[in-house]
Amino acid sequence: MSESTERSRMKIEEAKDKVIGAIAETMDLYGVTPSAANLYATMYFKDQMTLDEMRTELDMSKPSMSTSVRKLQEIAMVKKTFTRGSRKHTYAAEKNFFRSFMVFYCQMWEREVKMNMEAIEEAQEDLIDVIKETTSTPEIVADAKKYYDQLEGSKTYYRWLDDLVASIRSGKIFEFLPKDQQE
Amino acid sequence: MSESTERSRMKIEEAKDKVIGAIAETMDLYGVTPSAANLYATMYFKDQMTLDEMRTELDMSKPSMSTSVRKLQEIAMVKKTFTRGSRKHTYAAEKNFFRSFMVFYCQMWEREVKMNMEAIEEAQEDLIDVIKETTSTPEIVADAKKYYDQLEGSKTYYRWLDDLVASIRSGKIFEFLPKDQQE
DNA sequence: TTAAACGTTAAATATATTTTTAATAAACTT
DNA sequence: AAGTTTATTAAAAATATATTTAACGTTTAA
Repeated sequence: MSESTERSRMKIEEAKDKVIGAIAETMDLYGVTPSAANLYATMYFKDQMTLDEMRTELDMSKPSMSTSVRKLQEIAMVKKTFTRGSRKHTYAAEKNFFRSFMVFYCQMWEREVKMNMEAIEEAQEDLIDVIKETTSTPEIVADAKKYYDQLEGSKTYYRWLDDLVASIRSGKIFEFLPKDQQE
Repeated sequence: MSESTERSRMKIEEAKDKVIGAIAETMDLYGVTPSAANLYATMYFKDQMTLDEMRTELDMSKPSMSTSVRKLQEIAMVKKTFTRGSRKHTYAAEKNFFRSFMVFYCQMWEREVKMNMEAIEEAQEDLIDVIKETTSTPEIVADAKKYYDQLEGSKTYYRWLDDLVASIRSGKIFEFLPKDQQE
């Protein structure tokens, strides 16, 4: 291999590494560990990888790769791929960022809406009990009402978040915000 | 204080605690520690609090409250409030979830776009150099082109994310997804 | 049916993060 | 200006998380 060929290969690697670094650095947003982030970013430039290739590339243990892959699978940033012939499992990074965005945020936001809405409903029932209770003092009733109204107001947000999820899932949001808008 | 008054007060506290628990539990999404999450959720039902009130309420040290408050201020979920007369600093939770949503996600997404776009631009320049290099073998050129195109494609996503941020910041998104839509 | 290859689980180690106690600095009162 | 209150920083301790080595179970090939 000639000098300049070698130099070109290195320059390509450098170019990839710049992007790998940036992706990995911003992936804390997705709640993954730095090594899972690194792994995803590395896989982003590969067709598919086995656990052994990952451990060689990142110089880490196989169980570590195994857990990172699983975490990435949970948020759908990595998918298992079928490779006939090979006994080794192969995995591929999800390269469509729109899909990653959709899966991750919809999953998280739905969880947030569900948990909080359920808690709010229960809390509001309790507060209504207190308000209806004939022996309650005016002070207590006023207090209960105050919190009831605060919670009622917050539901507007959770309903909106739910609508946002729906419009992302259905793709309707792209009618409002097209994917291919020009710079 | 009568028996039933006491019971009502407790029931109100219980109601609040249900919501506090739910909010705190889903706040890992915002990248804060469990205790910062707990603090925010507690403050959500208070007008304002001093560091000493926080430490009493959560039974933790004052420096711990201090750091949690700062973290929450960074993502605009807590604001310093001015209270004349008192030497103690007072803080209030941002109770408008729409505002919290906007500040947090826009901040994060903008960082993601900026970092990655910059890395992509640099990487693409490198790849163009390799492609133009007359001594490059066809294989190398093909490789460089492949990565160049992959990066070019990903820019569509980052531009979209930037548009999303802009439409949230400007409030235009609420024309598409109104806040007060009925269930 | 045995041995090798592969992935996962379990236990131990290492590392990072959170929390506290102690010390310092800043702001206010008298 | 001295003394007190308050918040922050620094160092230490405690806790939680990530990583590795070792062991296990399963599959496949010989």
